[in-house]
Amino acid sequence: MTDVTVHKKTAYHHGDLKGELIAAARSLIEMHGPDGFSMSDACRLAGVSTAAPYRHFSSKQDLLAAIAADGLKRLGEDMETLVQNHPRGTVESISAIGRGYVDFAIREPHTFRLMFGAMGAKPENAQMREVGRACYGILLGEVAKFLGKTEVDEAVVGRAFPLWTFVHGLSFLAIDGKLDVHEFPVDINESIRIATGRLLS
Amino acid sequence: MTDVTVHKKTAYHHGDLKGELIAAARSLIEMHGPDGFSMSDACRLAGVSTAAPYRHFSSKQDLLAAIAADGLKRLGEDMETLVQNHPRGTVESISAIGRGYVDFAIREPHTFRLMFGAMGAKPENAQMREVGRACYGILLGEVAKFLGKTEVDEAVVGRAFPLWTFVHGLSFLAIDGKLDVHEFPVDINESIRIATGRLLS
DNA sequence: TGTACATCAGTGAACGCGCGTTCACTGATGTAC
DNA sequence: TGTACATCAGTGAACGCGCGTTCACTGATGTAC
Repeated sequence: MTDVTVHKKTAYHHGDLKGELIAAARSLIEMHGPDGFSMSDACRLAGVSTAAPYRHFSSKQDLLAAIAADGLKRLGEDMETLVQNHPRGTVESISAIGRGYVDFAIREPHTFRLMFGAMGAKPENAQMREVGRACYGILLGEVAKFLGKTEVDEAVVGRAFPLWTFVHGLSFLAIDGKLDVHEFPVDINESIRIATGRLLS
Repeated sequence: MTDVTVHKKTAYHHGDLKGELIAAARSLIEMHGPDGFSMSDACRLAGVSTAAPYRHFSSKQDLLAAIAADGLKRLGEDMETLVQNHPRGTVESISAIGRGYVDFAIREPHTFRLMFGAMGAKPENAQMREVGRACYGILLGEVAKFLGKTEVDEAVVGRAFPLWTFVHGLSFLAIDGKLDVHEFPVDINESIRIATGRLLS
């Protein structure tokens, strides 16, 4: 959100206006929420005319979907990196994935909401689905290893899905400010560690 | 969503325009999503002029907050009823609360999102906070009974919060269509039952 | 019971605004020969 | 290497639209006496 470089208006043709518009729109969304963002705003921030985006995106919805897909891709990269920093197929590596997930949500709450259905009733597009499944695949693979399996079967999904469910819920509660609803506030790391252990047991 | 009675224009003064506007707006939100709803639409559906709502709500945001608070209140009522249909302080009663929670989300997905932070970056208001805490209180009380405690202490919160987290995540995944991402689809009831058992163990 | 009047809860017209998108255009780039 | 030309990726002005909200107003209701 903070690494958006304002476009240097040196050339008529941009190097990567598409990527720049995604970054600009993402930054605006994180600042003002998905509703406080307009096509015009993104153009202003990227330093192009209001018609320019339509060379790269068919509509505002299309740009939003691109932001969501981009977010899912980056989330997958985070998870991949984290997994490789731990012994594979262990409670530690699986907890690390979960922490990465929640960290992403906290770092980019509005993009996170966009990645998961906050785009109105619109169905996700093919690219979102694909890159989303890749994320889930990382968790599935790790749980399979934990269970000593070489492929993802029903037992693996049965263990992995509740873990996803848990960190998904924790992400939303965290970005919605529900971690300290009670006088005993919740510690994210501890919560993930304990729940991962119990749900895998 | 289906029980919205269109206003019978018999009297200049309504009996309960406030409630009727909430119902109308809720119905529109469930049909078109939180963004596909306008003040004008709600007025049209309720059969009043576009200025009428401002006798009861200070702004659109205010109406949205009222819808959210109303949803939280109804969720609390659902949970209260469910709890009383089971032996108190048991895995069954606690699972039932969870099922009620997810059922509500599936029945009114957009209202559910509104209840939990989909209103832009706006902080929840006092009424939402109060009625939201009442919901959580039902779960806390039930978990306290399960643990044989007479009051809610840190151990109770430590057990209850993960349960909330889980059903919260399951709710979002359900309304976002992630229950059958893999070839082994998720059974909601079974998922809640198993996870509740593991998280309480 | 009848009347005067304050208050409540609507009306309907109007407002300024910024939005998403389209249009005909033009400058920059890449390629064939 | 130079030139012709197709294509790409922008511009800038304009559009129609519906939005949230305000305004002066008026009809209905409740109450005091």
